[in-house]
Amino acid sequence: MPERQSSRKDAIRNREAVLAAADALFTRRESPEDVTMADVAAAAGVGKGTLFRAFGDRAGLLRALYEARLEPIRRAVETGPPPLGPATPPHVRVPALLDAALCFKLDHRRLALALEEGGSGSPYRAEHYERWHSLLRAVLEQIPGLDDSDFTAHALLAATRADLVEHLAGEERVPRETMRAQLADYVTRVLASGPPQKPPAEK
Amino acid sequence: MPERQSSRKDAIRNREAVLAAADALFTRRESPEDVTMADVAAAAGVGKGTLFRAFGDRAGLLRALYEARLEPIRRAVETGPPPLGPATPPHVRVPALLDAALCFKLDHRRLALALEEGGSGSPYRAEHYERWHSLLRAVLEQIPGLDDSDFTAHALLAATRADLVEHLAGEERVPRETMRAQLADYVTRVLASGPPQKPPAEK
DNA sequence: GACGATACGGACCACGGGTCCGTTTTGCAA
DNA sequence: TTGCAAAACGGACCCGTGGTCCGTATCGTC
Repeated sequence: MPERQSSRKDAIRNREAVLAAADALFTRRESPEDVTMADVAAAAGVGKGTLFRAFGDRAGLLRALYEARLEPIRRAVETGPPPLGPATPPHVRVPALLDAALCFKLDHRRLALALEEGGSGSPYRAEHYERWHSLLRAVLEQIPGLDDSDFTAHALLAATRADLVEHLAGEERVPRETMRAQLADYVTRVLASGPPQKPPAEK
Repeated sequence: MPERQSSRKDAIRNREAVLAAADALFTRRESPEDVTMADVAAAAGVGKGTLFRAFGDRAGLLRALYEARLEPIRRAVETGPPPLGPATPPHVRVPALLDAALCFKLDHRRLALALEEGGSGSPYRAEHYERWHSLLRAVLEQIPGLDDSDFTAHALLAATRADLVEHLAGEERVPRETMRAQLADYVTRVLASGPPQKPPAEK
């Protein structure tokens, strides 16, 4: 588990270079699985040893890259203004969160794909999933009439799975805005049926 | 694409043996990825050549096994009695279909897992997914007030993804019946909000 | 029983992840 | 500035796995 910071500037520079190179490769190449660790090392102008020392293993590299790219959204969610931030009413924040997730996966298709399925072990063990899930769950909990917010959170997140997004955007050529609208619609429908009858105009 | 039938009895016997051995191994072993092709061959008492000739590649073996195990459900869906068969009213059949999918993945966790993520390329290219999706879509289409039945079908199926099921059943120790109830609930909620207001008591 | 066709099976290959260790760089301190 | 130990470098190397090849064994037919 070699994940602690180094103070040496060459180490830092190399880490940066690897991250950049990997990002470039993942967006460029068709499928995540044909970007090899040796490729990344070469593209970063670095030896394989360096790369593995810095990130542990392939999964570690993916995780680091993903986390880095996710950072802005994480901040927006944790301390930002509505509609993502904490000061948002639940029935608005839930669609916003899922939309953010969708957009992220649209913007980083290959990367999300690589991490979400290629990564040894299910995506559900990753702690970034844990974070999204427990947040979503907590927000759902505040919506009256929705029990099973745990399962519901899983199910909603499943609708933004990277490979589904990739399939729709890639194979089926569904445009970005269409997909966002469809997801928003779907989420609305799930939330709408809280207390069996209740027109949207209230509060 | 070596997939056509052979008339030679040793070939048939071996094919059977491989299928059985693979099934056994997948259910026994913890994770699908630590059952290797060599393992399967050995367990079936067969050479690797035989195995690859019969199924083409790993994905082919998985597909064949999955298809075989799925057969009963396929028949029940295509020509069986309600609630799975074609003579079922849509708002009953949809939950039934998803419940069947869930139960199948519960009964064949490792296998579904292996096929759904390990298989080269996304699960969304597999034609068995295509079948489930287009069927579900068609049924959804008959429910008034649901537009986007295409996306909705994807989203609902995503709630039964093998790795999610595995996570819930394995890590979280959610009991089978609980999970079924949660899914049923969720599906109901999605369907319920068709025409914005409509109490459940009608026809 | 013989013979062509078909299947068998394990040695063999390619390739990708991950390791090792002699060499180089860095930062500190004398 | 020079000395030096600690840290990082990098590419040769190892190993396991999917997949291939081809000489040999089996099948089924005449």
